[in-house]
Amino acid sequence: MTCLCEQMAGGDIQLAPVCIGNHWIFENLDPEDVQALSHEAMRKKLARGETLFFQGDPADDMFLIKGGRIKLSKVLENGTELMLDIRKSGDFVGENMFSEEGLYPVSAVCLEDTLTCGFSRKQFEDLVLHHPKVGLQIIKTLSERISSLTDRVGSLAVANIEDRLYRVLSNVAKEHGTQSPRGVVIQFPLTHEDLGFLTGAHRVSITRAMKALKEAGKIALEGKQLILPAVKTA
Amino acid sequence: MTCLCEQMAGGDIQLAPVCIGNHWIFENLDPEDVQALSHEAMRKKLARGETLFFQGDPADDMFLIKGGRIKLSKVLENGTELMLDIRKSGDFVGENMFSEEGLYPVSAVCLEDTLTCGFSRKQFEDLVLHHPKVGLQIIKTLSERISSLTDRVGSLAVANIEDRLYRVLSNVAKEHGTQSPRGVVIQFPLTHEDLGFLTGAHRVSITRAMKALKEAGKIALEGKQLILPAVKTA
DNA sequence: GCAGCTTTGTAACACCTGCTACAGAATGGT
DNA sequence: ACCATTCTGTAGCAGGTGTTACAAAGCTGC
Repeated sequence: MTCLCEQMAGGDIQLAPVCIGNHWIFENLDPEDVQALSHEAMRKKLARGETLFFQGDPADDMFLIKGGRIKLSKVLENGTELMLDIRKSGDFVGENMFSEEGLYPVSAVCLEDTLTCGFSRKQFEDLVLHHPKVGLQIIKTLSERISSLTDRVGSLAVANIEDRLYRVLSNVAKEHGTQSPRGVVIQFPLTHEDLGFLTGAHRVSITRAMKALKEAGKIALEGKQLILPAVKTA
Repeated sequence: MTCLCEQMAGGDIQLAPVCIGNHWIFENLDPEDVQALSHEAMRKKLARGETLFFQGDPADDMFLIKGGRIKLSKVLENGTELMLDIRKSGDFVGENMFSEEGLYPVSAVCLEDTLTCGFSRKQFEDLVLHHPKVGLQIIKTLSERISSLTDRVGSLAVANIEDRLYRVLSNVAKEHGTQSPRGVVIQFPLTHEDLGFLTGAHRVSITRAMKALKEAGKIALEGKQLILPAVKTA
């Protein structure tokens, strides 16, 4: 399938095999609907470090990630930064556009060069009204998100930093890792500071905890790649 | 409107003014659909302390709370208990029945005598397929849930227990409190242990933090009722 | 009213974590 | 290759929190 996305990506971004035409959320759509959606979708290409939207911006769009990786983070009242999630190709970001609040509660920053397809709330609402099955798929997506957030809340409640870090790493590995003979490998770099934002812990404490996890054999470092022997991809 | 619920409540449970017939999520339904839904809904009456479903049970139903209050809590691997949310009349519980996982990630325990209407996943799916607008409403509900969970994650990431506790209390007050001249009043009892589960902190630390908050004038205690002067109901 | 339970309050202590500071390693751009 | 910047590792100290223990207060049922 040739797609506008592929033209825009320009070779340097590795595209996911999913696009509007074959993303599971849009299955059961007629070809002409796909055509229309594809035509309307606002594509954006962002470099690593660029921001798709800021916490507090009006939440009017939801984005499908065609390629790349995006982190969702939030600055709390006391000034500390917290990373809520990392999304990858094929995932949506901005699913809170349906909520009453009307503002994104988090910022979306690209961890890699990224290509997104944006859809407005109105587009989605029309789509759901004409294709109830798409509604069900979105419901499923949101439900999935709720499950993972519930899990995230659990992670942050673990008092011990070492355990908390390991939980976070396991989740990242399950979501983003690739299976290898020695365990799951996390392919992209996460600095100790990043991990600090993910766990809600101080950078130095992460360094300490990483050392402990290594010595306990729960994680291994091979070059830049982090390996979790006891984890399996989802 | 007379409703089966009212017959079942039997006077000792104060019912919310919402039921299937007039809950916002079902608006735009034809009378016969409402009739059918109302007929199919599985009603349950539970006493304080009883459990609607356990963490790990197959998540096949979603419940509308007609009267009472339900806490959602979760036991982590290390054995600590964590309370994720408190739901009240008019709220749904079990919204994760739509997710892949298939199991409730939390337990639902009644904080008061409670009456619920249960709907199966199939009922809801059929409903959405025939009434896309209901699909949109559910999407909105789930989105709301995502927002509040995002907020919850933020709360747990606050390092300082005093601040964390105040955040939690504010949220509870906004969700469940009633406005009074001196501030928002939380009407139902929450023991320090409960607050410990909500904040992920030790019981004794809660006692310490409560003392500090009282002395700082951020909360006040009148009999059993907790008052937050600086908060307004949602 | 009394007994038994739950809840709250207080104290002392150990330990984990945050914080600050600094040095070496690694990275990235020119 | 070089410099600037970012990242990682280590150390010491202060402070907050978990932990344990115990006593007082409050509630419930008999």
